[in-house]
Amino acid sequence: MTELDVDRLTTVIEDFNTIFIRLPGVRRLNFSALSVLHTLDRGGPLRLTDLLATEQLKQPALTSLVAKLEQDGLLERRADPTDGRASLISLTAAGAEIVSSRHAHRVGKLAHLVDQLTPDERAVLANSVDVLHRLTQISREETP
Amino acid sequence: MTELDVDRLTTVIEDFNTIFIRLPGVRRLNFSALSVLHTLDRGGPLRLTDLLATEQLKQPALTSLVAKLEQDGLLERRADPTDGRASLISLTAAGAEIVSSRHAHRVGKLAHLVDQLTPDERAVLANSVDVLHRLTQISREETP
DNA sequence: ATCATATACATCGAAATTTGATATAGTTCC
DNA sequence: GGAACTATATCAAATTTCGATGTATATGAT
Repeated sequence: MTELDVDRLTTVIEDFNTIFIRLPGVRRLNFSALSVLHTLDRGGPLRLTDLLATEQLKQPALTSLVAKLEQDGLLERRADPTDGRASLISLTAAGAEIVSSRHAHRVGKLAHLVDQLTPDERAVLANSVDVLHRLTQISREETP
Repeated sequence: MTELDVDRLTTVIEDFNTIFIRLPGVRRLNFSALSVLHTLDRGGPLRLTDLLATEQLKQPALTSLVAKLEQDGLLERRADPTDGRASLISLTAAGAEIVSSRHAHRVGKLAHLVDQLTPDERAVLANSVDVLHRLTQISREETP
């Protein structure tokens, strides 16, 4: 049984990400904006503070980014019924469309690469999907 | 044999990356700067134009970013002996240190998560490393 | 050789983004 | 009801990025 080399795994993922992440820009949205849209797409409605935990931004920067994305019609804010101070932020259909179109772009790119693998290699990849998913879950359980 | 679902693989990697990429900031370096350092760390000395191909920036923005990183002592430029117009950009020891410290941070984080997997799951991951590496190579061969 | 054209990079000013400090409004607990 | 805390907003300054354009070097056709 092969021993797992975490250092090499890390390097390989870092390099893989240079082709996975860098997509042509969409609609003048920078990395911060896209990250916010992605987080909202995954997490349902979130308060500003919860978004803040995930994003690499200070609160005032996030406030103005959210305001801008709201103006662009990509997300919407409504009052939090439980807490008068807070607002709940969620994607609009247009916002979700951007996330899913970027996802589709990646799927296309990846499908093209995967096509060039041997059936055995594809099977190895298929097996790793659930493990990768587990890793993400474990990490989330630790940082709730 | 399991069939590979590329759509799901894409989603899983996207989500995994939310924990893999987002690290606490270093030395006021933003995403663009870190990406440049990473690319240089991998690719040896590069001309500005070659860097441009990898990074999501326009040339004037990259010129000023490189100038700033040079001032910070993280990279250095020397004249290209083959081409009087160009300069060759490479990391200094300090620049390489930043890349490797971020790498070490990721290794630590990942090692901690991997520890919580079963031996079988670790083996699956170990097998996938070479396949993931192949995917990256295939992509690079297509976009030289 | 010479001139036209292409390439590599720099410079400049404007627009957009992010930050730190601070303000405001709502909530909780005693 | 008031102190302490939390969620978000505002504002000016610093940083980043961009589009347009300039300068120097290289290349290719004549």
